Amino acid sequence: MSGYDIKQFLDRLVWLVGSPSFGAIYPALHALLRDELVSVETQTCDSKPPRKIYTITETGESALDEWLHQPLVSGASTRAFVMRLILVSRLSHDALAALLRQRRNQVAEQYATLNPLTREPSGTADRSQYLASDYGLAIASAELAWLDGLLETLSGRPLAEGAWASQPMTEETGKGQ
Amino acid sequence: MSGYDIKQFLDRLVWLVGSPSFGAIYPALHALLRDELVSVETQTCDSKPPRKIYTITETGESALDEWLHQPLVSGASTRAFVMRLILVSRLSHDALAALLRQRRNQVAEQYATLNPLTREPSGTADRSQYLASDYGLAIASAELAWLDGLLETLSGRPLAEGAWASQPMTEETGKGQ
DNA sequence: TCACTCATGTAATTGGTTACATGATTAG
DNA sequence: CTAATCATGTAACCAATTACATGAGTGA
Repeated sequence: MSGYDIKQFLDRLVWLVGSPSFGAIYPALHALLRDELVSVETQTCDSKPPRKIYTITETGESALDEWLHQPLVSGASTRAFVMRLILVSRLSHDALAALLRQRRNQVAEQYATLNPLTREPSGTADRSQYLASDYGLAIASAELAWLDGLLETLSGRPLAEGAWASQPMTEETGKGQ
Repeated sequence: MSGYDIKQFLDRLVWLVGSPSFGAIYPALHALLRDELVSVETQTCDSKPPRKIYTITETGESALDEWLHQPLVSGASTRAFVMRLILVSRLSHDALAALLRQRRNQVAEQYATLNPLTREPSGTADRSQYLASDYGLAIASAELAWLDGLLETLSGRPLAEGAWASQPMTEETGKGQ
C-alpha cells in the first residue's frame, strides 16, 4: 500500500482504531524503510501523481508476527486488540483463540471494576459515575457475548470459511431519528 | 478534588475515558489556577502529606457548562461522550436527551460505514477487515440499544430518580474461563 | 474559475509520557 | 528493613497534530 492508501484504509475503521494524520504516516513509513522492514516501488502512471507502494519484507513479516503473537498485556487498549483482529489472517486457529481469551479476561476485569460503581450507596458524590458506568457495563456485556460466541464457533468447527457473523440487525438501523 | 484524587477517579474509568499521568494532571491544574477557573486550598492534616484541594470557581463553572452543552461534532470521540455522561448532573433533561440523540446519530453512522465491509465480495484483499468490522458492528448495535433504551425512559417519565439501568447480568461474569 | 481529490512530504508546535526528586507514614 | 501508599512537582523526551508547500487532474 501507499501512505495515502493506508490513511483511507484506517479512515474507514477510524471508530475502532483511530486514523493517524499524514504527518505521522509518512515519517513512519520512512522509518520502516530505514530499518528495512518494508521496501518501496515508485509507480508512475502518468496523468496521476506518482505513488510509492510499500511492501513488507521478510524481516518485516517476522517483526510483525512477533508483535501479533505478543499476549495482550493487562491494561492494553481496545486498539491493540482490534489491530490484531485486522491482521487475523496471519494468526493460527489456536493463536486466535488465545487472543480472544486474553481479551475476554480483560473485558471481564473491566466489567468487574465498573459493576460496583452502579450499585454504590445513593447520596454519594460518586453518583455522578452512575450513567457512565452503566454505559460501560452495557458495552462490556456486548463484547463478552461477541467473544464467547466466536470462541464457541471456533471450538466447534475447525474455522469454516465465512462462519463469522454475530447478531444480524434489521436494515434501516442507520441515521435513526 | 486534589490531583491525586483526580487520578484515582479516572483510573477506575480508565477503560472508558483513559487516565492521564501525574505529569499531565498537575500542570493542567496549575494552568486552570492561572486562568482562575479553579481555586486551591491547602489541607495540612499532619501525619499525612499536605493535600491541595482544587475547587471550581464561578468562571470555571460557566466555562465547563459551555463545553458540556457544545454539540458532539462529527467524528467526536467516545471519550467526549463519556466525559459528558460523567458530568450529566449538570445537564438538564432536554440537554441530556439532545446529547443522547447526537451520540445515536454518530453511532448509527459508524454502523452504516462498517456494515458494507462485512458483506463485501469474498476473495477481496479486504476480507482482512471482516472480523474487525463484525466486532465493530456488535459493539455499535449494543450501544444503539442502550441509547434507545435510555431515550425511551427519558421521554416516558420525567427522569425518575434512579430509573437508569440496562440489562442486568447474572453474577459470575468476572474472570471467565 | 474555483474547489476538490489525488499524492507526497517537511517544520513548528503541542500534548503527553517517562523518569526523576522529595519526604513522611504504614504494613509485611 | 524494605516496600508500598500518599502526595506533589519538574524536566527531558517523544509522538503526534497542525499547518504549510507542491503540483496535476477533475468536475461544477
